[in-house]
Amino acid sequence: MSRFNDDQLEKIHEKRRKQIKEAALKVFARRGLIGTKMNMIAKEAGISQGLSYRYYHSKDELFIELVKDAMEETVEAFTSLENMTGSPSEKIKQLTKKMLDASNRYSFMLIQQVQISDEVPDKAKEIIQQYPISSLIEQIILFFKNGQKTGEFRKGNPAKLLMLYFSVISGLMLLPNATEDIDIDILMKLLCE
Amino acid sequence: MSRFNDDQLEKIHEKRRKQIKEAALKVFARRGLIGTKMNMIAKEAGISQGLSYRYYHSKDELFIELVKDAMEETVEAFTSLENMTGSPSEKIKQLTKKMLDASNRYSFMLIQQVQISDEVPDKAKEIIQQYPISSLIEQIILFFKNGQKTGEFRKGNPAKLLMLYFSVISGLMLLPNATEDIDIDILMKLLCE
DNA sequence: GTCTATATCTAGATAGAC
DNA sequence: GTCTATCTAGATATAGAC
Repeated sequence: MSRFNDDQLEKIHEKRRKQIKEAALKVFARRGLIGTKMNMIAKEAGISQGLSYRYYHSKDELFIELVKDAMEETVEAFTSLENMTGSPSEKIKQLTKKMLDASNRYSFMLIQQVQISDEVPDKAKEIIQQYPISSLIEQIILFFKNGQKTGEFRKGNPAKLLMLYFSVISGLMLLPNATEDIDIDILMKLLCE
Repeated sequence: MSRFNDDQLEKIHEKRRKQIKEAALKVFARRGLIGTKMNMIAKEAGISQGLSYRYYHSKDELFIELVKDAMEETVEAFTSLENMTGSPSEKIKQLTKKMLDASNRYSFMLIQQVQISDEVPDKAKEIIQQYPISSLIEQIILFFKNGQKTGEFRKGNPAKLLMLYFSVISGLMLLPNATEDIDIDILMKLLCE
């Protein structure tokens, strides 16, 4: 018989899951699914390797849960631009900042992993494909076109330009040292005249 | 007693090694060292998994040999610009093309792998560090400065600008679909006014 | 609820048959 | 010289003790 009642147990349980998730995201984002060993995650979380399996049945399950979270964040980051004030280029700059920012970066890196790698679970692939990057960019295309009218952005196919731009950002995220003190204004030259 | 004489054996041996290397580069570049299983390489090369070990004592050894080759190619690609004709921006454009080109890309990707990953053999890291990217860029800085004088390139710290530029290229190389039909002229806007 | 010990499974590497 | 079968190490996942 445990000393704790159901409510308290529930709380401990949730706390531990969060603790494991945070540790796992940190390691997965850097080392990928297969490059990450369960003992690395356990060590990062400060618990024993065996205990991880009381909270997640498998490495894959843990990975998939993280991908789910990360995708939600990503979608949120893109859609939040709609309600944002400021010029079109200011909006894109904000999004860029968010993507490259240390606190959000792990999530974006994880998404990248899934898009690039072949050895992630099918389930993870499916989650990403529900919101392909191209569909997220659709939302941005709308105000990007406005920016083109005012001459703020360069001429050309908006979808293609933005796809290139976000490929560049995505690529940079994968390079550990590249995002240290990046000059976002220069990156924006890809889009601006 | 073999039916072949030493010379013939030597030929077969070299042919096989090349065959294995080509297969391995293809797989390693895409999937990384740990993501690549020896049976994948064997399958790609059309031989049995066991046979690979008659030509390379270990997966690491094979990987290191490939890194060596790739690094030579990379250094060659950068240094060849000195003897090249054309304007500064034309030279950088050529180099960019070479890096993103399908035939050379595997080598550049492999170098990236080594720079990013933690689980490659120390030996591989050492090979790369003999010619760090920053030292390769040194050579380009010289004629980049000329380009700045003529107004061909934008103002600013040459090393930093070029570092960003090649980080962008490197990052794009890691994204499987990003390099399909990339507009290099737009990428050059990062450097040009 | 957490840990340590152990079973199982996968992949690198070797040995033996042809 | 090449293949198949096997050994072995390391990592995932489970079981049992506290």
